Amino acid sequence: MRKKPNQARARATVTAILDATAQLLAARKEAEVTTNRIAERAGVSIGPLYQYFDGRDAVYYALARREGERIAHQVIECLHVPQSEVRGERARNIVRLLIAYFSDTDVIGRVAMLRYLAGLREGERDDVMDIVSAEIETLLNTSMGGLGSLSRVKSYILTRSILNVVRSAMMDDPDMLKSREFEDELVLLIRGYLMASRQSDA
Amino acid sequence: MRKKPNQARARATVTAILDATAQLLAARKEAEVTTNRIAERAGVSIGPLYQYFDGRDAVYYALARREGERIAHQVIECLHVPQSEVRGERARNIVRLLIAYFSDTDVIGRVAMLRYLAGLREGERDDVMDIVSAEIETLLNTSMGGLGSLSRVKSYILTRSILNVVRSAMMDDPDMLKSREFEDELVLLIRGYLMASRQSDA
DNA sequence: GAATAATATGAGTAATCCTCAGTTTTAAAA
DNA sequence: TTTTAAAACTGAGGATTACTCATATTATTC
Repeated sequence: MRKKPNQARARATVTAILDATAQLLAARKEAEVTTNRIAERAGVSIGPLYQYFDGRDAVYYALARREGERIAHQVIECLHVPQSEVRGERARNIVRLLIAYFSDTDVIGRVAMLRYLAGLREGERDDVMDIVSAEIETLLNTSMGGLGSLSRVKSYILTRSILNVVRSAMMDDPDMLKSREFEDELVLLIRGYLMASRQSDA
Repeated sequence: MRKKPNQARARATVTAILDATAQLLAARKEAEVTTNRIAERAGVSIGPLYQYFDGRDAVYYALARREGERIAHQVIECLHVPQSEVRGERARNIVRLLIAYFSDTDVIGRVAMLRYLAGLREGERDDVMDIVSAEIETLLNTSMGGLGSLSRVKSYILTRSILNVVRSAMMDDPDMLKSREFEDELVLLIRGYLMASRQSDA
């Protein structure tokens, strides 16, 4: 972001720009979404858009980041439910959450989200996902006995593989994404990896 | 692709455009890669570019597709090595192949590849990856006893999870990508999933 | 070798991005 | 409350880029 919005009005402008972008991306093709149109729909002129963002792609990225934070918090919430209550179904709950989220393609700025997950912006680290990874790490390391500890690499692979498979399926085959089999297989992927990790430790 | 190149000269033009795009994407920032520059470097005028491609993004997509086919063939080759010769190291070989490929960021048009894997183009199916998935399916179903059969969903999850994790790591943390631990963990992800699949069948 | 089809040229137009000089709004100081 | 300064906004317009199309060139067919 080029300049930080300090006053309330400015923060509202930034929000309006992101909202407008999401609406346009849901309704129109990507090529038809222009910076001028975004500004128009946001109810501001083109100036502020370039005051707060480096360009159209930066707006996409910021939008997706906002979405990413939202879903990340939901996942973390899932993780904090005491294990005793869900008895081995925690993995399934998270998988369901992600599938539900990505099934609802119109709500999010689809293209924006894709760019974000694809990490298209050069030279920027993605700390939203890092937060989720870290949460998973600590959680599995401390509160769960018997599953072995999770290194940074392990939690990275765990989070990204699930997230990316769901994302891919959204693009390639939305029907498969919503199928029960797909859900089951993702749960299997998680459990298989965790079990294999435990075995290789011993 | 808008129009098929029939004559040899036309095919050479298409190739030149893709090569030029790859070179430019490796050397410059994405924003600096314009259609006119691509055409100039390819040694043709701007006309043919729009004769064969729908626009800049279509060129990116075609380039990435060409790369995708190349790596797919390498993976398939790996798969066809008789299992007896590699004795359980087949998964590792494929993982190594992908890591090596994505470590070499300058050779491919990085951005192009990302767009492709992210499935950014609307309404187009990705049959290159489907081919690899299908190969894995038949191979594991026929020649490998004891590992259980692989459904379409299973092979989809297997291929995409590995590929996408490697791709993500390329963007997020190239050093981790090249680490031995990362390689080991990916192998573990594959084996864990296959083992869990076998158990759940029984 | 004439006729036809396929390709290539590149100046020009339309569309988009983005800047910046000037105006309005908000917050802080007097 | 007025004054002052900083922050935010406006929007016309310059700069850039995407893309078209009338014309010219090269290849193929009969």
